[in-house]
Amino acid sequence: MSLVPATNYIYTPLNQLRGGTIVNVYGVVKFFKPPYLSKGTDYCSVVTIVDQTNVKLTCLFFSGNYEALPIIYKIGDIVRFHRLKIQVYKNEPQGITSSGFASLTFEGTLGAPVIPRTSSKCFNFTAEDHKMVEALRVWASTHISPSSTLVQLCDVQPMQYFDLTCQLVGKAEVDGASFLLKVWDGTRTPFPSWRVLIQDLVLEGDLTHIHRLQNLTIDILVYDNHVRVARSLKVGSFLRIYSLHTKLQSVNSSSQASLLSLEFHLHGGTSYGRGIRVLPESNSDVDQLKKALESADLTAGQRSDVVCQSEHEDSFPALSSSGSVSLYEVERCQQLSATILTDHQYLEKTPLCAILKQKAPQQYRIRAKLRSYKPKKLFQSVKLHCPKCYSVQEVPHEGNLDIILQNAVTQTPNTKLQNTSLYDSEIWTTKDQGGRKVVVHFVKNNGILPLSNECLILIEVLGIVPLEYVFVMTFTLDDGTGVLEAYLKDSEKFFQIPASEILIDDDLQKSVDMTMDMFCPSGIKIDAYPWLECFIRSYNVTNGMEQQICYQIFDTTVAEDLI
DNA sequence: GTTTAGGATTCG
Repeated sequence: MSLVPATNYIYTPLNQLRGGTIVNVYGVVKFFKPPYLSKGTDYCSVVTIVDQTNVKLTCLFFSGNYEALPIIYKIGDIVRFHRLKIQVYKNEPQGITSSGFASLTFEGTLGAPVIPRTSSKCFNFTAEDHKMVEALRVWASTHISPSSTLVQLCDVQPMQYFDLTCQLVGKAEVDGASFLLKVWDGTRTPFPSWRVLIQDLVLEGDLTHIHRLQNLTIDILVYDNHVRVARSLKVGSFLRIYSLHTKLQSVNSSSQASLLSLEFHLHGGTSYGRGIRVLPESNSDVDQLKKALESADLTAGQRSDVVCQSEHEDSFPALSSSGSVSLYEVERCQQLSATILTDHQYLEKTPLCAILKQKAPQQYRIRAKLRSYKPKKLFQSVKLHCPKCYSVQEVPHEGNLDIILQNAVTQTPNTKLQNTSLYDSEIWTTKDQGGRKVVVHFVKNNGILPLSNECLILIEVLGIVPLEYVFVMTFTLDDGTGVLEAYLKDSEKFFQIPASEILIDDDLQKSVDMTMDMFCPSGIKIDAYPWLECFIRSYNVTNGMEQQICYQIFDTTVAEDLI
C-alpha cells in the first residue's frame, strides 16, 4: 500500500486543446505579467506559453494568495500547469485557473539544474517530467529568441523599455501617485541618473551606504498601481523591475550649460508585463548580481575626472561647449546601428540638444532614431538634381553654348526610361531646333495620373548639364535629447541603390521601402526603432531677412547586413 | 459563491 496516489498525469499538446475541458500542459513562457493585485479580490497573472506544436496559449491566473500563482521570472522559463481549465475567448482557447490548479516553473536555460519553483507543499515529479523539461529546453533554444530585455545599467540607452535586475538600497514616498526606489546593479549608467526631489527624512535606507555608492545608484519613479508594491519592498532585497522606461532629459542650469540626465520610470498599468517582482537569494541571476555588486568600482562612481560647474553634491556634470558627452557615451554601450559611417569614425558623438544650440557650419557624428520622414511615397523622393547649381562655376561662353547644344541634340533619349509603372512619358519634337527631342515624364500617384497642377513633371532636359537622379528626403531624427530635421540627398551612396534606376525597377523600390520601414517601423513606439549612426553637416540658409540653420546627412550608409 | 482580465508600453 502506497501513501502516494499513483496518478499518471497526461499532458495535452497545445494544438489539441478543447474548450470546456480541464487539462495538464507543459510550455515555454513567451510572455507574462508578474502577479499583481486585480481590481477584484485576487492577484492576477497573465501568461502566454508555447510548446513544440508551435501553438500559443494565453492563460489567466487568479488567486487570493500571491504565492499560489506561477513563479515566473523571465521569458523562456518552462512551466507545468495542472488542472488548467480551457475556455474559449474570441474564438481561441484560453487557459484559466480551475479549482485545484497547481504549477511548477523551471529555468529555461539548457544545462541548468532542473529545480521546480512552486508553492505547492507536495507535488508529483517523475523522470518523465524531467525529460519533458529537458525536451522543451532543447526546443526553445532554437525556437524562442532569448530575452533581449534583460539589460545592465551600463547598457541602457535613452528611450528604452527593459527589465532590470537590481538591489534596493533606498525608498521614499514622493506623493500619492508616485514612489521613489533607489537601486543599483554594480554598473554605471552611460548618463548620470536623475535625482528625484523628496522631502528630507523620508528616505528609508542606509544613508551612509547610499552616499558611498553615489552615481552607481539610480532613481526610479514608480506610479499608480506599482506604488503599493514599492512601499512594501524591503531595503536590501533583490528585485526584477519589468518594462522600466528610460528617458534622457536635458536640463538647463543657471550656468547655461546643458545638463543631461537619465530618467527611470515604471509607468502605471501592467501593459507589456510592467511590474516588480522580488527575486529570492537562490535565483541564479541574483548570484550574478551579487558578484557584480561585490566587484563594483566605487571610486569610478565618484566621477573625479569631471569638472562640475555646480558645487551641489548630487549635481550633474555639465556639457562642454563642444557638446561632447564622451565620458558617458561609454564604448561598451555600443548597440548595433542600422546605418554606419563611411568615414569620420574617430569623431565623438554629439547629442542633438547640443547641435541645436550651435552655429553653422559644422559637422557632427550623431546617433539617433528616425522619428519620421518625408515624403512617404518613394516616387516622390526621386528628383533630378543639377550638380551645377550647387557648385560655383563659370557660365559657359556664348560661343561654347552652341556646340554644347548641338551635341545635346544628337543624343537620343533612352527609351528604357520611358513609360514605366511610375510615370507616363511623352516625347516632344521641337520645330525650330532641328527636331530636337525632349522627353517629359508625368509622375503618377498610386498608379493614377494626378491633375496637371498637382503633377510632378520630370523633364529630361536641355543639354548643358546632365541631370542626376537623386533621392531627396527629410529625416526627423531624435536621440532623446532633441529633435532635428536633416536632408538626405543621395544618388546611390546611402541606400547603395542608384536613384537613376529606382523608377524602372520594382525590386529596387521594394528594397528601399523595406529599408525605410525598418528604420521607422509602423505600429510600434520609437523606443523599439533601431539606432542610426549618421554624419551630418549644418549650413546657413538665408531666406529673405531670415537666416536658418539646415542639416544634411552625408558619409552615411545603410549597414551592410541590412542590404 | 462571483469578480478580477482577456498581453500589446507613459505622456508623470
